[in-house]
Amino acid sequence: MGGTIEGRFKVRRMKANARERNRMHGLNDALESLRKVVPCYSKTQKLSKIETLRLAKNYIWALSEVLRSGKAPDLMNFVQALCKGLSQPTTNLVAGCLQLNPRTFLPEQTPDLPAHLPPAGAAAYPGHYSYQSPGLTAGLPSPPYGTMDPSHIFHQVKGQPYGSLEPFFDGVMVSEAPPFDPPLSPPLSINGNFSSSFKHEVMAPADYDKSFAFSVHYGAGAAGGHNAMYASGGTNPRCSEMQVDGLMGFDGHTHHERLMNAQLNAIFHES
DNA sequence: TAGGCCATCTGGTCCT
DNA sequence: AGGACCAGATGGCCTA
Repeated sequence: MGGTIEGRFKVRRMKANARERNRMHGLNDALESLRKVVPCYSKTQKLSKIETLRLAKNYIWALSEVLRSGKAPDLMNFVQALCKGLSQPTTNLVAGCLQLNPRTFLPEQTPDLPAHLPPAGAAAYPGHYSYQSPGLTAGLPSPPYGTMDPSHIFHQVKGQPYGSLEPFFDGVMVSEAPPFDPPLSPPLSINGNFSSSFKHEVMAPADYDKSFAFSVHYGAGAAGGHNAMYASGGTNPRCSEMQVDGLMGFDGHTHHERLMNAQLNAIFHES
């Protein structure tokens, strides 16, 4: 009874396959949950599994470092920590989440700079222990993973007039970037208060090819902040929409969004 | 077309 | 014995 040995083996194998499928689906569901809570989440531009894990690790590390130091982080250092070891598209995605130009927080590679020098951001928090992404250590895959070489970060920029925008402070540029998908991930809240309704936006890497500049959506409350995103001026037409003092009031942002902008602003500028 | 990413199948190992 | 877990193999899809 029960059929032939071969038949029973087939049934057993099919059951095992089904279980394995379900198991992998569960694993993927968990990974999807993780995608939604790391800084960048876009329905259209999904992080790969490995990039999700890397970004999550960096995020945890960065938040831990904030807690450990008890200080508000510098935005650029924070983003650098987030992007360590990530591939170029993911780095661009993270930058897009923060409306940053990746070029502004990645190391410039000048001809004078020896290639073996540690990447900028390897000691994102001076005075603290320096962090090395696994991708930057031996035994792990080399590029595109595990390198922050700006040459590969930006090699997708195809002959755009990028340099002309760069003088717009040294941190953030504004842009006329196309609309993003509203991400569902929580904002980069480094004080432990996740603002679930905060709206930040993701630019698909494909869009970065068209324009490597990001609109500034985070508030401009603190005067005299060292971060470029809080100043106005520059050559970009969107600059005229920015306000140095008080909450930013452009693009029809809601009161709630402005409050959130102020919160983020406070996070990055309290000292 | 090559390379990256993914889902699925499969056999091995360990645990209950 | 059966299930969970793991890693290798394979083929499909997509993009540069």
